[in-house]
Amino acid sequence: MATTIWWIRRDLRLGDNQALAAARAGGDRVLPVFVLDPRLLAAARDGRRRLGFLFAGLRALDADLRRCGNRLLVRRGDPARVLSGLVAESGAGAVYAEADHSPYARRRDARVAQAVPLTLAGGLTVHPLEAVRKADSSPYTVFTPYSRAWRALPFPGVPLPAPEHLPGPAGLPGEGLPSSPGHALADLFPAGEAEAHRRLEAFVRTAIDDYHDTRNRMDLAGTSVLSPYLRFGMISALQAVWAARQAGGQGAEAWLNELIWREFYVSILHHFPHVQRESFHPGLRGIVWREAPGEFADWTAGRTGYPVVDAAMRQLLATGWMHNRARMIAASFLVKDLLVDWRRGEQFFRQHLLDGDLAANHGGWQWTAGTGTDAAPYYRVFNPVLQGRKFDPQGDYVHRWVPELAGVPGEFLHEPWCMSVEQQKQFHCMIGKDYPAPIVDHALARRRALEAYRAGVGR
DNA sequence: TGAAATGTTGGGGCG
DNA sequence: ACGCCCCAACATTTC
Repeated sequence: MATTIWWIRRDLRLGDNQALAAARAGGDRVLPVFVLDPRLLAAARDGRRRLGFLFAGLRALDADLRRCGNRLLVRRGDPARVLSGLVAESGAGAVYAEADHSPYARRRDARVAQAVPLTLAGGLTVHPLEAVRKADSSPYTVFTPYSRAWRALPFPGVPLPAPEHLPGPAGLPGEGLPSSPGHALADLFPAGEAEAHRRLEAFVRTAIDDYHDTRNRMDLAGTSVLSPYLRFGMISALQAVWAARQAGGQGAEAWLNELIWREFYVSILHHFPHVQRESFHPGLRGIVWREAPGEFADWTAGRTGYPVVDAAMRQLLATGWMHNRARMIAASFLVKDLLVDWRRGEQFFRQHLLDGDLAANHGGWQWTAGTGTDAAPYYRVFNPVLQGRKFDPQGDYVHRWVPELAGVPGEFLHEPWCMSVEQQKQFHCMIGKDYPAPIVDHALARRRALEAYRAGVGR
């Protein structure tokens, strides 16, 4: 009777799990293990909310496993030591895990592979990273040709079904499942595979057809809000792509494109790990950023005086999630208007986002900062007023997150400082008292950013 | 997956 | 009737 170990990292699901499938093929008893790696726990001490979501996900996975006649074993410690100990205790012949491409994960897995027989399986992305590359086998650094090559690959097929029975070895001692100190959002983002599929189905049923037109509207529920679930593999990328393919149409194509962006950034971080520390383009490392401690604090707290930016940051603080358009607007404001190093914004986002992930977060921030692969050109500066008018036309998004502006009518909502003192009184919102005055003048800030970038590029 | 600056055009007010 | 100016409205270019 052979036992195999399924080492769970960011694939908290039973359905469409290639590592689990490989573990089942390798033995008739599967031991599901999650290792609480002190190095990751320490790094995540400021990302407590995401850690809480992960822990809630572990409890959900354990419940699912128990329905299959198994259970989740949690142990704390260095993964190589924990796993080699478990191999000895259980007599397991092999360890299977889903490949993870972040620099730390690769170092860790290389170490683990020296201690135990480790086999990595695909699944984090739809297509294996090595499958999407140029004719000369070098990686793509521009999204459009990458996505063309991605789409040209044969579809990998139907997502694997979840096992109904998953026999495990006789009980081994483990830790209790960790509780979720920071996960106060259990009702907003219930963790687990079942919830991920509920969301996917609801999105496909009600919003995917309009996605092409509504995905940028911050005031509408036009997006899938699946990112935290994809982040921890409570749903697989293939399951999402499969659903898009079944749905078909312009909206599904636009959503598929976003999923391809996700894989593009996984690939970029894999092939160019330096992007987690500095700009992709060496020529753009000379930009002189401002320290601006006070303005940075205003940005993090959502008191910049620009309603869309403040709504975005407050949504993040309140929910652990932010609409993608809002992410771009808030990021552009920090990097261009405040001229603060994108890495500080990236770190703040990653601390607070439930979906916070090295690859996607760095990709997005470097895109905004204009320093990345296939990035927005440096002179593209978002105007928060125009972005607000365009993507929150009735101001519902701002009203939801910035209650001080409740009485301010639509024409002033995205630029409340334009109200006369009379109007401020009339609408019960005194600028500088009830709601902050803008901490920078956008027109001036824009010119300052262009100058700093020109100097940094060395033109 | 921008926005501002600059250029062009054409209608209308007006001397 | 005509030229002149103003300035939307739109197009192009520049950052």
